[in-house]
Amino acid sequence: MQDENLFAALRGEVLIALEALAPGLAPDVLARVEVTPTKDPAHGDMATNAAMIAAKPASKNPRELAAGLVEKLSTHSSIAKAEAAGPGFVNLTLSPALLLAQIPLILNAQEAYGQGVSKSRKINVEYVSANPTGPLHVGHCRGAVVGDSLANLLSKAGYDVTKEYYVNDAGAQVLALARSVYVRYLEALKLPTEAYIATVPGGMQYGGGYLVPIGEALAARHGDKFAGQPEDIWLDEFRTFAVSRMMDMIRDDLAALGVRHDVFSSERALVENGGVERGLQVLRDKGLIYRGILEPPKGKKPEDWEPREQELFRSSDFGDDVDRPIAKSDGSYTYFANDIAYHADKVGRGCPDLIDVLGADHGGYVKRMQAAVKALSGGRLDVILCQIVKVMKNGEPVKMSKRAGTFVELRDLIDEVGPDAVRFLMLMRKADAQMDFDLNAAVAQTRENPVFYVQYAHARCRSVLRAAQAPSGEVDFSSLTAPEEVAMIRRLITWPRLVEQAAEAREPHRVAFFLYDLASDFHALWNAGRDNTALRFLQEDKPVETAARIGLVAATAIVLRSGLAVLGVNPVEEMR
RNA sequence: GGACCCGUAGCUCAGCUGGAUAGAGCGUUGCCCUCCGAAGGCAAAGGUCGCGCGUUCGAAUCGCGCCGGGUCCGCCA
Repeated sequence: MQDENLFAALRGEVLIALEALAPGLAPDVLARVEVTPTKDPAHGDMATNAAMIAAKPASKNPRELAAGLVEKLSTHSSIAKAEAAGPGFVNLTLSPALLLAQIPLILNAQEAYGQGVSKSRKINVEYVSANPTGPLHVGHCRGAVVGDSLANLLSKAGYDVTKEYYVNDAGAQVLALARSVYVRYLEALKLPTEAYIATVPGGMQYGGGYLVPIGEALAARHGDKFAGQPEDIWLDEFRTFAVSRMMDMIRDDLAALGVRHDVFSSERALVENGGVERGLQVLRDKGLIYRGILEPPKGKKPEDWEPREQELFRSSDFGDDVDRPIAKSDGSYTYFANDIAYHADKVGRGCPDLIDVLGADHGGYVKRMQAAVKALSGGRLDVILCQIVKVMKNGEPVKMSKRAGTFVELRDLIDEVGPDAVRFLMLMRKADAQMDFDLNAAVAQTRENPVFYVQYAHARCRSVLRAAQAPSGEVDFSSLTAPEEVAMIRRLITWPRLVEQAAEAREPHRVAFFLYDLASDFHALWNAGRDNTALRFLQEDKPVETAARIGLVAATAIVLRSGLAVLGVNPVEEMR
């Protein structure tokens, strides 16, 4: 039984026993058989639902089947006790030797413990993808953290992961950016700007001070040669320069959060090298694009609505509610068309599985994109929608007002509470649930701050290990029998399974909760030693017991560290 | 009008893809530092899992219908 994931290993044993009792069960029945940790230690270490799942298809009584499983599994060397319980559960108590053997296994594997076997499967996680028109604001934060940690988690689970950022540098937004930069350019030259601004359709859209140095840089480089010139002389150059500077700024913001993408894909490059046509051609070849007229949205009645023939994608064939336009009335492509092409490009790079991490305001966009991917490749697109984050201080929502200058930019938040707290707390909720981000809790040095609590547990581990002498030779772990010690081991062996399950569900927040529970177990173990000196880790005259406990503490530190690594949170050595 | 997300202790939230007596923190009450980090731990109290039907051995979890909160709904990205 070499599998790091003991639950998977035991599940294998259960299936063998089940096959002997009820031969020839269908694969989809067997797939529902699971071996899970028990909630109550009185139920042993693990439980399986095998008898209840198999009872009906095998035409047997679940309790009888459970009794049969107990008989077979009891003979297994790694199982100390098996018993039937409740409606047909089989509870398993592992042999102490097997349980204790997990400690040296963790110590040898170090942070690789819990690493899933390579799935030889590429997966692409796209996240952040904020428009390159300014610094990141707090609204981008959750997606950045969730996407980055999810990518780490998938990598931990054995996928070949690409972290990707889609740069929307082709649309009207970046043209507006270029025009705003032009105003700053004129200002840098001490030239009047009112006359120019009056000619811009939307006016000065990006008035933030962050564009001032960009305008100055362009003035320094080009002097006044673009002043008073028509757009077609300078627009392209200004756009390219500004986008490049914006992306530098965004990369800096992300770096401050510990987020680093492998690939930055340019929408403009895709458009200019014909990628949009290539992507759409795939759909045209399948007869999925046609000219038609959409019904008006029911009940809403836009006042300027009029029936119009346009190019549509047959997304309703793939689960969407209605077909979606790919071209605007002026003939240019919609954002959706470009995005179809972009996803086609990702698929074409050899990624069968795609994940987009988006803000909740893109919710209405999910079905059509999933339909497009299905149509393009038959592949799977998971969309993680991150709901709104409300920043709270002293029980009051913090106003996100540019004029008031409070907490607009992501950088403000990081400066206030630090990157570790931002990352951990963003993962203390499911992505699809709205959350309150409590600034007071984020900086608290108490249990109510999960980051602190987990880092403190790690610091305590390190504190013990610093005080201890490294044991030499084989360590005998059989002295670890106290309830708190056993609970600790039971938690540790859950880690490989948690990685697998959280990755499968695409739910990085589960790692944060696991770490919190793990830290809680460790603090309880620590305090058991405070109440009962015989349970302290370091025992002067008992080298065997001491070595065993040091091993347990070291294993705990390893799992804490590898979990924190998935979240991108720093495992601190001490908390002075 | 329609689509998607959410509704669990007074508050903020978990609940391992349908399992056993629904959990944690904060808040309330009571305990534990001559001793490896008390920045911690232990215990008590607190629940019609929004409401109602249904599916089945079994539902907080799945389906349908309501109620409440959020996001969105052709030529923005």
